[in-house]
Amino acid sequence: MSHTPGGIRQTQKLRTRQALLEAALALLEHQSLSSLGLREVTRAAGVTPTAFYRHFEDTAALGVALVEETLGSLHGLIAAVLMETGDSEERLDRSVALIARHVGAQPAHFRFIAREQHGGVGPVRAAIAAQLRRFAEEVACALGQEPGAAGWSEEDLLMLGGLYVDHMVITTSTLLEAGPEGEAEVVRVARRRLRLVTIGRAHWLDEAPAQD
Amino acid sequence: MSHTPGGIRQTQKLRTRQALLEAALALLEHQSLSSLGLREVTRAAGVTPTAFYRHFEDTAALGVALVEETLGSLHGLIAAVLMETGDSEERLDRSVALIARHVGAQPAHFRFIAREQHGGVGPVRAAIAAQLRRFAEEVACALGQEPGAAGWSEEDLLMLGGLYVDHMVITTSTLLEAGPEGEAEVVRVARRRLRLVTIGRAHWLDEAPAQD
DNA sequence: CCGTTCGGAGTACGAGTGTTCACTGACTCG
DNA sequence: CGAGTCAGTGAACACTCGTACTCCGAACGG
Repeated sequence: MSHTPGGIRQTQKLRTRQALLEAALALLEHQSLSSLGLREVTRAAGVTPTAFYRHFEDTAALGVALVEETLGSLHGLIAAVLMETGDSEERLDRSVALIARHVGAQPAHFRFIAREQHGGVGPVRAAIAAQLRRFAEEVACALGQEPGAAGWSEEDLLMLGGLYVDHMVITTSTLLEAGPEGEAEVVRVARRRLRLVTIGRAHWLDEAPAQD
Repeated sequence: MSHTPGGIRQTQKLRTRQALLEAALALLEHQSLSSLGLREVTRAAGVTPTAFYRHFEDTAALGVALVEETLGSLHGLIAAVLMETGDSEERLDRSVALIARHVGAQPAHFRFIAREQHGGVGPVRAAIAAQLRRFAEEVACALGQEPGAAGWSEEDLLMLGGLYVDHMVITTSTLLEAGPEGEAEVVRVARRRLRLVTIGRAHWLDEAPAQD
């Protein structure tokens, strides 16, 4: 055991790999992945074009890595917030605040996600879609454990989870477009939208949803 | 009056312009605008690269033209559907069906919109955002004329209109990803989501929305 | 009818692209 | 210590790209 099998070698490799990811992320602020050049990235990262291949096969593969770096660390976070105690109004505010904080902390990452969610690079689209689906499932699971979810079908819970997730994505995207000065207004509207959904949720079973 | 002032000259110009737009749209099925080459488009359209400049300054300008071609003809359509008679359930179904039909009829156009809504080309993003804002206003206006909208503030109507529009965009994007065979399922979920929003709308004023 | 307009063709240029290849030299491990 | 691994180098390949020219010829307007 003891001294980790990887030594200076692996550390340096991870270091330049991270440099490539960061350089790419910076460049992606003003363009989309499908127009990102391999050379462009390596130039910004301070390595030669050939070195790129030691880490990624494509720029598409780099994109997938970026997706996982951004969204991978978020799992469970939103679900945790939803499961915290407090009335729905409080949980709602906390959710929106959580998003605003994360987007404000690492805007480039979320801009990338918003941009590539429907972008031109297939594998990246797929990776994002897979992560968002996981989020929807986690949110649905968290909602299902609430007392107010009695009588809800599995499918409807998933529908609701997807609804929340999609709104989070929209909100992040709107936040990015609005910039720091417009943040307050965006948060205000996002909170109202969520409130409306919450109200609909409370009366969902009353209105006898038709089964088709 | 009679024979339009524009003659064979203008007709041919419009013809190749349209050829450029169609060629670009076809190419954009599998990539995004920022990676679309000027030469690539002209090659597919069957003209020389230089001819491009007679019609568009940039590929960005071409993108803006595509936005207006796609979304410009849709104004009033959704609002008209919302104002038609029938209970909310019927109107809801008609709205979703309208979207599904349009997306099915010209998938490439809507794929383009979804892709470039947050894409890397600024002017195109702006053009799409402007059109979507118009849609939101139109929907808000239509909703405001319904009997159920009594007591709603201007701002809340706009919030609701934006909510509907955003859901339409999400639905189109999901439809495109699902393909023809998954269409029925997507429509089903979209309808449920709209139903939940509608329920929330019906109880909005009861729940005494806090003014912040 | 004849001079003008102008959409489009053709050519050429410099810059940037992805990818391959042989190579170097520092780290790794028996 | 010494052989081997391997992240990163540098040069070269065969492209594509956007743009600036000049030029052609059909449609136009007086």
